[in-house]
Amino acid sequence: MADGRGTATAGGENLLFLTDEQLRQGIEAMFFAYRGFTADPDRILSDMAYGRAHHRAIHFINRAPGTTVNNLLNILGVTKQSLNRVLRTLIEDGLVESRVGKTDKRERHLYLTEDGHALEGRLSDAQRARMRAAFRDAGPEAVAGFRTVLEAMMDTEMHRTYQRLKESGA
Amino acid sequence: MADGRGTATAGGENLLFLTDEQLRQGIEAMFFAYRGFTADPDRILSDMAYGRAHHRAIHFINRAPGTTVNNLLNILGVTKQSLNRVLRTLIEDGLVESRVGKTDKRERHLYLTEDGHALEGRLSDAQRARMRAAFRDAGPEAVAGFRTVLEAMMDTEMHRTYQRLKESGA
DNA sequence: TTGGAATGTCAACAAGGCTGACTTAAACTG
DNA sequence: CAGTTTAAGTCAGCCTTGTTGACATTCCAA
Repeated sequence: MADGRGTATAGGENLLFLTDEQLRQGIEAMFFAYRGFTADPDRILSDMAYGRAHHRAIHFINRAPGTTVNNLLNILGVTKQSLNRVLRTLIEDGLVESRVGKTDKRERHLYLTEDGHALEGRLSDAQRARMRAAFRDAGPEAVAGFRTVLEAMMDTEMHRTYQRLKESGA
Repeated sequence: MADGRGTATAGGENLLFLTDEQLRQGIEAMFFAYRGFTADPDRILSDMAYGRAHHRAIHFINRAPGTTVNNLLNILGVTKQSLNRVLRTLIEDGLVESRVGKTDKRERHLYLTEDGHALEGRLSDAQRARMRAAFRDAGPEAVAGFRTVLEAMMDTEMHRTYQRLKESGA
């Protein structure tokens, strides 16, 4: 049953790629690829007292400078207590700066310091290098397909929050 | 600079998709998509005393029944202490069965019990449903591209171990 | 102006990674 | 056959990163 071939639909549309086995292979591809995707930054971070959570925070602060803690919470999808711990160490270590909001003093706006940018660059370079290699190997058509599927797979809620932020923040 | 358009290469090959900004967008797409990818099983598991680690173990035991502990370690890329903790609870709860090897009695071969298959089905159904929806929305061409890019991004070492196992085990 | 909502912080706990040291049993090898 | 290697499991302890609960500060609207 796991190896069934499926059949073409009434409309003549080819749905062979929705076979149970094809879907399972997609799931496994996602698992192994995500491994590869995070491997390089993880290696860099393991030498310091940081982990993947710090990487994510640094990445999105770089992408949306001046964003608030609450915004970051929505993007990352973790509790504020969890994010706060990561943020606190980054601020203590001088990689992130937290400025009290001008109009609303409850808010804290987040920025990378010079050191923060330096680390962001190291992590980003490693990850982009692998992404670039994968994209080059696969070719433009495959990359377009890759993007299309990933977008259909996303948690749309969270992603939309991020899009909104980038537009308003930039 | 982050918004540069890039240029076609000397050979006329279109490398616009290797722009720094394109790569960053690919990285973020991967992050948000992986979130969506794990969201449904995570929700199911959070009601029990299990987590993502249990899901991974159950998934691969189902895919390669009779696999040994050592094989599973190589596929999952964790330490045996970490896997053992997960495996122990699954065996105690009667979801996984561990049989002493016939030719090599040092080995333990792992199988899902009836209950194990039941849980595997629930988790798998949820994850496949989302994957199916994404694949259907994106279409066959996009799915092919998706697979191509993911394969280029994988940790080839770990994936090759898995492929070898599936071939020999089946 | 006062009470509720929003924002961020502190404390404590759990899951699931990790290393290191060790035991048991079985298989291999000189 | 003796000694070594390999597979699996265990115990102890650590780290990161998720969780909930309690709390302080600030804003805003009734």
